[in-house]
Amino acid sequence: MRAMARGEKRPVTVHTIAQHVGVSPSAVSTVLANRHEERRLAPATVDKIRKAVRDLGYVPNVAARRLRANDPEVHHHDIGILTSFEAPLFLVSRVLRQVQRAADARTGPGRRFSVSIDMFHAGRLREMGGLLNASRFNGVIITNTLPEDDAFLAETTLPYAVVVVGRRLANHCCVLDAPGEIGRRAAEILLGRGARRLAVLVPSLLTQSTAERAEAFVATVLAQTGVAPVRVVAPGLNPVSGAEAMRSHFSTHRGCDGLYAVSDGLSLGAYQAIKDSGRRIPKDVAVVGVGDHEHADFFDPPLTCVGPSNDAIVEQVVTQLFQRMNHRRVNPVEIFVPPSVVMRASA
Amino acid sequence: MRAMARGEKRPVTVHTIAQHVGVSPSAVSTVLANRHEERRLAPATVDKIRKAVRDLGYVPNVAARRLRANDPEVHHHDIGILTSFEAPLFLVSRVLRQVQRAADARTGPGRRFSVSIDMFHAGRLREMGGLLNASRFNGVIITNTLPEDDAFLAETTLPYAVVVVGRRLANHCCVLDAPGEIGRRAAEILLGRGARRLAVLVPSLLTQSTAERAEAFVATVLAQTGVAPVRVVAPGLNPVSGAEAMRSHFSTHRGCDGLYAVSDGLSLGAYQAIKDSGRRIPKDVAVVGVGDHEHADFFDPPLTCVGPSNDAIVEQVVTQLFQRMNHRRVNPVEIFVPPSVVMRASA
DNA sequence: GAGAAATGCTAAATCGATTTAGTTACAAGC
DNA sequence: GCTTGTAACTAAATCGATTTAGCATTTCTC
Repeated sequence: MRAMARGEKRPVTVHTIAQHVGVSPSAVSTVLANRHEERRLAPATVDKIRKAVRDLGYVPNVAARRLRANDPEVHHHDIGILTSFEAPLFLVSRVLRQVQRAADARTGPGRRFSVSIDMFHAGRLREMGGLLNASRFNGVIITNTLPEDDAFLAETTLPYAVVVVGRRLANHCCVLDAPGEIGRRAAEILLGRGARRLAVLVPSLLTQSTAERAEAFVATVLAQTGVAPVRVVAPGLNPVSGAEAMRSHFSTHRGCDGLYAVSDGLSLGAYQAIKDSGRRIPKDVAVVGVGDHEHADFFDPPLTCVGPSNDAIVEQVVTQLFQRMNHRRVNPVEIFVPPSVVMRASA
Repeated sequence: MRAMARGEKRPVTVHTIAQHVGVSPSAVSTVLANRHEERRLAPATVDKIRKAVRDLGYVPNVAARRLRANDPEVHHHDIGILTSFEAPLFLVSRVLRQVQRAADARTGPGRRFSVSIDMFHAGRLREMGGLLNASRFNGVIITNTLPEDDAFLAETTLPYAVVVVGRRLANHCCVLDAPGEIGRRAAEILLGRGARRLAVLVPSLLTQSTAERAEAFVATVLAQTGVAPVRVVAPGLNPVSGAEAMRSHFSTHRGCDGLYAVSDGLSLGAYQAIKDSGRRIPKDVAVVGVGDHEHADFFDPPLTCVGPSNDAIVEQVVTQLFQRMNHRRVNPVEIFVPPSVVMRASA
């Protein structure tokens, strides 16, 4: 019997179960909702239905339930925040909080919102179900995409509200930091405090935004000193990768005296490698991060950051999203937000 | 005209729009899906429909769309991870990853999964829409609840798969660390290295699990030394709160030489306060955290942690969830997981 | 033994959007 | 004048679960 649950090919609905047991769908539904007592179904029938539910491997269709449970007095808005698994969740949760705040402010008797974070495998956004036929969300915020995902988005126009964060795509509403600004400011800070042997710490898999930051940094340093900074490549985005990459940097080079890391996870690893090598921050090596770690201000020493101004970006994102969900705006736009510079003790 | 969008009282569906414009719902649907060219709708009609959609403030019903788009060959499972806004996300993301892995392994031609994180305002889980009538999820993992949420759950039995993490509730499947163990082990570690003036750092709003850890810690210290540890209360869970609380502790007491912080955000703040006061870790003050921060191993010095064994908990949670979604298990259970002890440099 | 009450179930409508298989009106072609 | 073609639409079925009103039986009451 149990084996059937594995081998089922055809859909199992309340109707299937009803047929199997020899009752009506109403009876099945009653049992599924645990209302068989108040509706006086015979205990034997209840048991038979329960058994069939188990044996046939029934999975309720939530869409059908929700449609049925629909209250026609309220409009329900489903908002999705789509991000890849590999992303730092802290930023995503900032977005969520702000979206939720905006949603709460707009919630009323005839209007409800639900906001959820949905993750996709990096580079496989296109496989996410319900995106294309608009059957999952009324509006989405897409972030932390890989180039494959960007390519997918570039050739797709979705028939509902979409805001893309941190990427430039001609056919979408995009909110991102002003191109080139971040890398340039980071370079200026390090050069400004006298560092001359500069390095940039990047992950091996670059996104549109990390690539651009690194590029602008390199270009600025090259323009101002005539020497390109060393490019230190870490296998991943986490501190372990950052520490590893920096240790190998120190063992093969004389070692930099100014470092820009395109993610704070990498900075944190770099901190350890720098301190372990006997160098001090910022005296021997000045470090600039980007501010994508929740507690960059509690690193030791607190991390100077030049990165996207997250609050400003999220504010724009939320505004755009709600305007688009209200059909107040439809055309693609690019919105540039100036970078955020937070001077702390590390540079 | 625009004003109508604000004032609408009744539902706006494709049918409403059709009536308003004087066409059939089919025409409206065609325009909404941007398929009016291939289906040869007159441009003037398209414009009229578009205008009505805007003016009436139409919001598509995603449940209806999804039901219609349903492929009867596949069973779709919606899994929700429910957490409060205020919680550290690192744990949630671990849960998500593991659930996704389990889901990916079970995905096949007739079976698809989607996993999303949904947040509720702490203490207001009961207000989350669709929870009670099972119209949102096929299964949920609930975590980071406040006592109000626990009370709600204790009196509610949901008609689908539910796993509660880190709380004890008689009517649910609960996975959590063995009660009392964590606080006891933390105390033993600090006492074992000779610390005698102990303190426990807690947030002002305690959850079931943080309260229990603190209590067991106090009880163990009291039993072994005859003196209860000082209770340092921080306003929140973040480093700023932790630092503030510890600074005030150092200014009014002689100061502890062993500290247990019930969340790593607090530990990070405590680190700063301890170092700023000229004390060294662990020589002057030994610190034990819980391991709920992604990078506790990159704190300076790396944080010794006694806390729930997250991997083990998540593994149990995922197993239970899928068993329950398959109707292979239905009864409430309590599953205790032994604590994880990671000795690093801070104690 | 007639009527009332309880028991145990079912038929059919409903939620909102989409799509398939038409239908109607009008112009073009012979 | 009749067929053919095309432009511009519509009617109705459909997705799956739930619920309301109602229909048979059986049991109870006097």
